[in-house]
Amino acid sequence: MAKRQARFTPAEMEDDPRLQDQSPDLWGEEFGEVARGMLASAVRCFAANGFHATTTRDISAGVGLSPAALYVHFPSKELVLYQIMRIGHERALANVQGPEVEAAVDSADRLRVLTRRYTAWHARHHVAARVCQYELNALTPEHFEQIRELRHRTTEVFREAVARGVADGTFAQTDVNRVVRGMLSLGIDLVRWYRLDGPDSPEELGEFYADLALRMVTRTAPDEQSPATVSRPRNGRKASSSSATVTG
Amino acid sequence: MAKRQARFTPAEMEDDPRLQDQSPDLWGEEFGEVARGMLASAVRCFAANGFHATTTRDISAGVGLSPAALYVHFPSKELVLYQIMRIGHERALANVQGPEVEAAVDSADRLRVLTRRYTAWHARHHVAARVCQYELNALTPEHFEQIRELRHRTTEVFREAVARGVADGTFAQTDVNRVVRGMLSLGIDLVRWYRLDGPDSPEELGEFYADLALRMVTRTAPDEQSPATVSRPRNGRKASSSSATVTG
DNA sequence: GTCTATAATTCGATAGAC
DNA sequence: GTCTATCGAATTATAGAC
Repeated sequence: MAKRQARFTPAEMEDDPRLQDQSPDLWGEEFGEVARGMLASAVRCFAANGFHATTTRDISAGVGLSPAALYVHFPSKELVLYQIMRIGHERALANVQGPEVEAAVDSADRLRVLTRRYTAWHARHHVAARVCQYELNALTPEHFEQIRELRHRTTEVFREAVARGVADGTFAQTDVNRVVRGMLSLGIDLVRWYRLDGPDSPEELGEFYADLALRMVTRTAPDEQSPATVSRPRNGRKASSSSATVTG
Repeated sequence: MAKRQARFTPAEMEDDPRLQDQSPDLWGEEFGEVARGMLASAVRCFAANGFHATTTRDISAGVGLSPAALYVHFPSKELVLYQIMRIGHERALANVQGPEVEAAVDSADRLRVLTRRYTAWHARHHVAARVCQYELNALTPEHFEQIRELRHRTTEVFREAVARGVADGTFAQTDVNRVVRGMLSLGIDLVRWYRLDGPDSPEELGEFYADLALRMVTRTAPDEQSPATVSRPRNGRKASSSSATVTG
């Protein structure tokens, strides 16, 4: 028996409030109307049950078409996932670039804007973002490498912002790589639990996490703070400046 | 064609440094030697390729046995996952309880110890912990609910520690639920990127993240800090004290 | 308890009509 | 571009010998 135990049927997914996000048309003009519907359906399916537990029948049923219809618009199920991943990561990267970010010249302002935008984007698009975070190793190695590059560029935006604040004295001395990991983790992990009908709007959560990010790097008056909270050089193994990650 | 595109074969997984953790025998005396080997093999497979992309052949091949041997020790593939999940979450909960934690009576010390232990545990057991975080919705609804309860109790340990520090004036006024979410996200998200052969030992990372957690709730001198980093009451929608999560 | 062999099912993808 | 029908492969789990 190769039974499939998908927990959500297409019908159940339709109105589940946990699967609502603000990505009605994240897919731009790049695809036709039917293909966009397929992508939207696939995002819901992948987010609810995972890539491998989703069948091509599930995806096409979500737009009211037969299983074969999918292959008119995409050559394979993996390529449907890849397009979701590519567009999601491209949009997330563009969201922490551009004039709204560049306008913040003060180091603290820059980090605040970055974290606010990064967090709010992941919250607004949390269903698509969840697929982007959870299904990376369902990609082919070639596609995985392309997505990794987009993720690396996003990380670099944060790394530069923090490093500049440390260099100009706005932020405390700290391990830049470690603290950037922590900031990104806030935005990445929210796709696991966030829901639009919960208590936090994307903007409110973005503001709150921006506060946390700034607190992570804020200079503190030495005797206002208990010793261990003051950043200090680490001993033990080598510094983490050359660390590489599994997923970029 | 129902082709399987697993990125890691059993042979490749054997020596991959990214799949090494300190869980040689996380499974206690509860299982026999062969069953423990099956669990260890399954953890590697699930972590590398995901539950649905792992076959029962992969798991049993990891201990040098035939596919049918698995069913002598476990009634189904899902129950292998459930045992991993149950033991992992039980151990993670026990790790933030017990005398070592109770010994820290000062609110700041308590939060520091909690975060250090939570982080270090996830780092030490990052391969098993990755399965625990990423494969939750491959469980049956009944098993999922049991794991959710264990996760809820772990969250409560943090919530109580933060709430007590706020109440006794050690920590700043803040949204307890939101800030606890942020702290847990640090420990949870590290299973995505952590590797034992990287620059951070579990203990070092635990210490660093404990610093970050304390900074999240530290009282700040009002004029040492830029305004937005000072915690303030939120407007907009209702407070998040009754928020529920998808995964607990 | 482990094996070989296979049953029962389901999947991704294609063929060919319209 | 969409459909029905189906192929070939691969899966979970079981049967029965040893």
